[in-house]
Amino acid sequence: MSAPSLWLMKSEPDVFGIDDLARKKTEGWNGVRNYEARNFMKSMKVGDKVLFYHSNAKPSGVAGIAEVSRTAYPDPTQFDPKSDYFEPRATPAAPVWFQVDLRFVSKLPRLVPLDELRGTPALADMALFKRSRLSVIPVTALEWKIITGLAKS
DNA sequence: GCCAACGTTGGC
DNA sequence: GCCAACGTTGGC
Repeated sequence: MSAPSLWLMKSEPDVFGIDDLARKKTEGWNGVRNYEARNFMKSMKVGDKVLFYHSNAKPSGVAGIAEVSRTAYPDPTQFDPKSDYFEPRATPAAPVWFQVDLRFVSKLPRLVPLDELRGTPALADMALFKRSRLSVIPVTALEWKIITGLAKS
């Protein structure tokens, strides 16, 4: 089996933050409506590691660690006409949007804020900055090591 | 297939 | 709440 891949996934803590994941233990990551993010989720394997990022927060930054507990399956909200995430083009036989399940691993010793990530030269090439609006982003092993290291200092 | 208009994300 | 960035939609 290949090594787990590493990711960063964004969530607004006012809606669902790391403390919510800690309480619920696992969560279906529904509501992703971007093709590139969807394709990243489809490539995830059980055991892949995820940096849980708080967006639209005070401050925004990396708050914790999760792991993929279920590989991609159709996002049920796309079939629900009452949902904000309803997708009229989708049918159960031909779903458009997918989600994975994430399991809580840990909360970082401290939140690593965005401006600190920006201020770290070794992280200058992070996809997080180049693709600032993407909510599912691949992370390199070095980036992972640096960010989790910052959280311990 | 181009591109203007529009909608959404997310930092501030 | 504002607005820049940028992905998506739809007219042609």
